[in-house]
Amino acid sequence: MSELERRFVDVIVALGEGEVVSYGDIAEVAGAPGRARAVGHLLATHDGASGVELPWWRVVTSNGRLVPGHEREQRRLLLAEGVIVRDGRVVDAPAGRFRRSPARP
DNA sequence: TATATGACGTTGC
DNA sequence: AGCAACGCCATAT
Repeated sequence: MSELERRFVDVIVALGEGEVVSYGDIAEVAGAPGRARAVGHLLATHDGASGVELPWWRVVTSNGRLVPGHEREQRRLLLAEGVIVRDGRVVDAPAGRFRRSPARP
């Protein structure tokens, strides 16, 4: 696992309940802005065999879209944490990038 | 080496 | 709103 991937993992495991962020946010916080795709690749290939379990369901696309192919599961997990999901999209979350009352463009 | 593909993102039309 | 064009990283073939 590369150093960059380790930093991604650090950021992801630090996510708390109801904290929903995007791939780009993770890359940016990890100090690698623009590397959102690498984050996606990491989550897609990470099987947990290394011992670290990642809260993948707290990661969505930049516009709040749920992960294609895992929408059912992700929606269930997010709702259990108080995140409002409507029509396959995060519209409101207790914390993170899609939190309740931040900047409202 | 080169091309294609995928849990992505931004910009512009 | 929908779509195409790039840009991006990591694997697969």
